[in-house]
Amino acid sequence: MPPIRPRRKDLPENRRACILNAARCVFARQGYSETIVDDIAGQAGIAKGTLYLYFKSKEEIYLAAFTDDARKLEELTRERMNAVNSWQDKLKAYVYVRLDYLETHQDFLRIYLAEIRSMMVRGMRMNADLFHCIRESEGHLTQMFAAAIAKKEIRPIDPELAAVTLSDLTRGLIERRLLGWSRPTGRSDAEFALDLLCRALAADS
Amino acid sequence: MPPIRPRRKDLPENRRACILNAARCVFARQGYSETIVDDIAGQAGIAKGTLYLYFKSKEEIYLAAFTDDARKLEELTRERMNAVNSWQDKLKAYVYVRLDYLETHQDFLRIYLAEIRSMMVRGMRMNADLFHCIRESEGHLTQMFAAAIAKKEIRPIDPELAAVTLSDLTRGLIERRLLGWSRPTGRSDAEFALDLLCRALAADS
Amino acid sequence: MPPIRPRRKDLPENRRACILNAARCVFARQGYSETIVDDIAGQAGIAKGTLYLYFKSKEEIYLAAFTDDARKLEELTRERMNAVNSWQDKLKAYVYVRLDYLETHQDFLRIYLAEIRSMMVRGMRMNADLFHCIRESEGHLTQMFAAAIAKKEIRPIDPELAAVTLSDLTRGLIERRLLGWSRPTGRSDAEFALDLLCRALAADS
Amino acid sequence: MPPIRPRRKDLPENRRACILNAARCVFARQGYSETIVDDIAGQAGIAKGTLYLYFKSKEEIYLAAFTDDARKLEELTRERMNAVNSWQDKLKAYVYVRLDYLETHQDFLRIYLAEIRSMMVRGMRMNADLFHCIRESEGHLTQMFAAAIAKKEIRPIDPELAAVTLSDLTRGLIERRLLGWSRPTGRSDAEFALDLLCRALAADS
DNA sequence: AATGAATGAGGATTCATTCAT
DNA sequence: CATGAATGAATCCTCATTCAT
Repeated sequence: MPPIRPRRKDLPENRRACILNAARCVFARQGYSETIVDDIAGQAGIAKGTLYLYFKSKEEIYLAAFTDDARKLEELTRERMNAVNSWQDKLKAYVYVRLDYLETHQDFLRIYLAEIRSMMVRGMRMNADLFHCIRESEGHLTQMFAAAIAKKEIRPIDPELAAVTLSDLTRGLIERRLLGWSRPTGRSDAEFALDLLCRALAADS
Repeated sequence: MPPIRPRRKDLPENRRACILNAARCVFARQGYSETIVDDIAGQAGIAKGTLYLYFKSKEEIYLAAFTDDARKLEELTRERMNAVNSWQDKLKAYVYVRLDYLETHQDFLRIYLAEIRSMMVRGMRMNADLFHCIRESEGHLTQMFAAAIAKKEIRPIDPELAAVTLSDLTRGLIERRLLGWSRPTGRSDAEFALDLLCRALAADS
Repeated sequence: MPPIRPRRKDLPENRRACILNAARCVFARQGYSETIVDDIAGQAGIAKGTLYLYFKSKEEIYLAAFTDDARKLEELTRERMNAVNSWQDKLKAYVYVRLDYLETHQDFLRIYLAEIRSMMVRGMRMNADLFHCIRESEGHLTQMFAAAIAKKEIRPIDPELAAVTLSDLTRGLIERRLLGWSRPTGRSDAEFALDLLCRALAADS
Repeated sequence: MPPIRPRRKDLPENRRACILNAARCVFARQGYSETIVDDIAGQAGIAKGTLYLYFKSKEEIYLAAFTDDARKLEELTRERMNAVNSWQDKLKAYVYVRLDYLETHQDFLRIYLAEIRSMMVRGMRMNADLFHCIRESEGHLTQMFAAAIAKKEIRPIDPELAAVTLSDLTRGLIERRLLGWSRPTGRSDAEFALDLLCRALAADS
């Protein structure tokens, strides 16, 4: 049996991921500006200089930490929405994939709500890739609503307005959970929002 | 006849307001961290040192600049909602008082969306006063919905959920206007949101 | 009699010069790379931050410290050479203006010999202004030799070669003084160099 | 038959020389401060850590890279000067051995002109060995001139002054070649300098 | 012997705040 | 009251050197 060598070489790939996790955690708590590079290093349990072996600036760490997860969420969303058929189920999938993601990627969503939206509101130049990733899911929703309208399953409303509305409601759900304001009853707020939309969009029977 | 020389100088009170306007403008554009005190002084047309005669620190300026407007919005909301009677009109008042405020106080709303929400999401300690001010309007909404439910004008849903939902939708409307994403058709997005809520909440007939 | 106010405001213009003197002193001793900004501040008796009120970077300080003096030397050279008539006297003026300058501007010449020539040898991009200033005096020499040749006062040699030769010899004189290698006998080395050139260049009689 | 595997690996001694060549090349281009250890390792085609198996520090590499060549030049000078008899030929040998060395050891001379002289001008503590090596050749020159004076082949001038003068002129020649300022005519500048000295030193006939 | 990942001291620059005028 | 020059703590990033593999 080989002696358990204390792997100094924590597999560089792992090391990179480890840094990103630490970064996400710190950025989520303190925001970009208030986070100093030592904080990230400290959280990751490595020396400051080591960070710069894997990333070339604080900003790159930030973007990587965020974009990695953003892409994963986008993929998940697509998958789960494609896995079901009715527009109601797709809509539900969109909401729940986000609420589920929240359980395991709180830091990511905290950064998203606390900073990325801010950047957009402030009209800051953003990584094009990142920007695309963020707007992608909304595009899906729009198409979904458009299809449902075409099939007369929902009223003839502007599909894009429907999409942003769902997006707004979902954001609210997530934000309240992050703030700890949600009722302990669990998913009732999500159900409320979904029910609301379904009622409001349903084709006049 | 009193030798009151007509002071060309701004009265101190005016001076304070003038600083806050400048601050709001700069903070809205650049955010708290990216704003340096010289920017504010420059925008206000006074010397940096003078700022410190009126405020204790950069942070105090920030909070004051924001809280001033937040209070005004809160008052306006209360007024306008009280001025009408039906729950639909009150709901409409809530939305439009905000969209109107946007026209004249863009900077304030930009800061609100870009930074104050961030602070909350990040769980930062906030001025209790400020916090109260922000949540106040939602309290009004809750009461309004509760009353309408009591009168069976709307379905028996959780009034607080209805309130946050309206809040979320309104935030979405504002954000898209700030981003310049709203359709040129003007208020159609607002009407869409209001119509949506009214349909969804209407008492089952 | 007014109390001697301790002039905090050491006349900004003076302050700038004071920084440059300090910088020259430190740069002369330690070279550009080995000099840290605190050294300059320390030598000037001010805080590090203050430097950045007058200059926007370490490099700018360096260039200013050097270029200021370089220009003065260039002017002095022109003046003194124009003040005399024979080529021998002009040649002498060129050498002595430099040796005299050494007395009051040792630091400048130390930087010149220790770093500026290095930059040139290493082919570094140089401030065009600075470069011009350095080569200017040699241009004068060339013209002077050309004129003397035209008048057959000296042998028909390449005037530019004569100019660089004088430049080389002068540099040697200065360098040895800075190194403390010159004989205590004073100007004999300069006289030697001048005599050498005059003999060698004199028209064959 | 001995199982001597033909070591493809460079013998350590070779490896050392290889590092020094790489170092000279990089130092010549970028100077000491601007050169980072990775540059040397990269140029030498080995890992950074390996450098430290052969040298204690960056500074040691620098000194070794320089001193090696300095010694070779010193030896060559002695050899070539001894190979001829007249003072004119010795003087010529001194100049040309340097110009020839330039062809194959440009890096060395670049470092010499760009940095070692700087160190001296700046009065830095230098490796005594190195210092000696640099001044050795001038010692030879002095002796040569002294001998020629004794034989009345040249005027009774200070032999040391003659030596430094030749040294200054030679340095100028080299510098201009490194700068690419020399005329394409090749050796004419060297001939000019040599002729100048010979004329000026020649015994008054 | 060779490697190259990890380290952390060191340095340039920024900027909120103070205070002498 | 108003000013703006001065300050120095704070922060990002670099790179010579070490050391486990």
